[in-house]
Amino acid sequence: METPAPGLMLDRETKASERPGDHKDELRLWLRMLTCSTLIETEIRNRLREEFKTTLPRFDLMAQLDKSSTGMTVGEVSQRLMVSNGNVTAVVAGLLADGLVDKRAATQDRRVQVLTLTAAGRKAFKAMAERHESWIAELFAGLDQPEIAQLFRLLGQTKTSLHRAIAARANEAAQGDVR
Amino acid sequence: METPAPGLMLDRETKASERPGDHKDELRLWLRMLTCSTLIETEIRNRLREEFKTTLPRFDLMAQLDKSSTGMTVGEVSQRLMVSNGNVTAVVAGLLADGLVDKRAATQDRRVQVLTLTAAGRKAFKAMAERHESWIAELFAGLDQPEIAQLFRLLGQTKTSLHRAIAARANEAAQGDVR
DNA sequence: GAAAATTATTTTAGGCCTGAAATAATTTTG
DNA sequence: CAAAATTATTTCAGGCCTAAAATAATTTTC
Repeated sequence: METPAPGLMLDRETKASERPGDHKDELRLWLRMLTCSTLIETEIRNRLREEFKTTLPRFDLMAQLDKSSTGMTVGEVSQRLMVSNGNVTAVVAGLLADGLVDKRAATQDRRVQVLTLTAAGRKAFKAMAERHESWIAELFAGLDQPEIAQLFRLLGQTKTSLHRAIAARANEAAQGDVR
Repeated sequence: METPAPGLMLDRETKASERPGDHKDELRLWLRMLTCSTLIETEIRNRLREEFKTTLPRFDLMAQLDKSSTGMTVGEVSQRLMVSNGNVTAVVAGLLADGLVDKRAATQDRRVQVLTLTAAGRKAFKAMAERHESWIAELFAGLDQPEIAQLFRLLGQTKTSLHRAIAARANEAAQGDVR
């Protein structure tokens, strides 16, 4: 793998593999992805506050419970939402106070707290979810169906790449602990 | 635009345009993008904490200041980072306490606070930025160069779409205020 | 079967973040 | 030029979020 002198390098030869240590493309990609996510999140937060006087963490938590008919434990919810257990406990406290969620210890294993939406919670979520879906569609209106499919596919590959890299790092750390 | 009876609909005819009110594809796209962003953010936060005992908001703020030789105002930083002014004030307070950032009122307009990295701040940032870039490259290692370029392009279109939809909404609200 | 280890959740201390109100400085306007 | 409006920043109250420690219940192990 040779690195030609800068002056002689043709544009189409300027590949990452030929510029050891340079990863500006990946960095720009990440910053652009972060911009998109932040724009969407901020807009959805604003609309949830304006139209429903609620917050995104509450909406996200209710969305998880809505998908499960039998209820979910605190741990399951925290895994799905990729937040800490303590955070779930805190957000649930607010939803309990508003009567939107029910929490009860499981009968077999009393360590486990099972969370379910109340009737009021299901009703409130249904109304929000419908609006939420249309907001998202509005935000992505500038992409046609093939572009959406292609972006979805590339983000799928990204997700796989991330899981692999993160797991590799975790393994290294675990090895380090033993030595 | 007709909607065929469900039983007769061929798979390749199941387009969003033929299912009025259905925007599940956009929703799935958004959730996948959010998963990717969250995975990257969480991993970068962990590594910044472990290797540099610092946080992502501090790193991001220092990155903005590092790009500007003449310094930036609180308002400029808050716009670039897409966070509130008050948040910049608070994060800067920590960086000031650590001697990484300098803050002084502009001579002409004493409302304006100009922020710059100190020598120690520039040095600390340089070390972190180098590691940060390689972490990002590691995380995206599963994508080849054309995939990165294509994803970058599609996210560019997404960004445009988002700006347009958000501006449209803001205009509606402004119209509503006048009436 | 009791001590030890594991598992699920909550609590705690502390940082991030926001919108709205307050403060302070500048610019505009009558 | 002084009052009013605007602009930049800070303060404040409150919610989100985390890691680490504490608590509580269950399972494993000897």
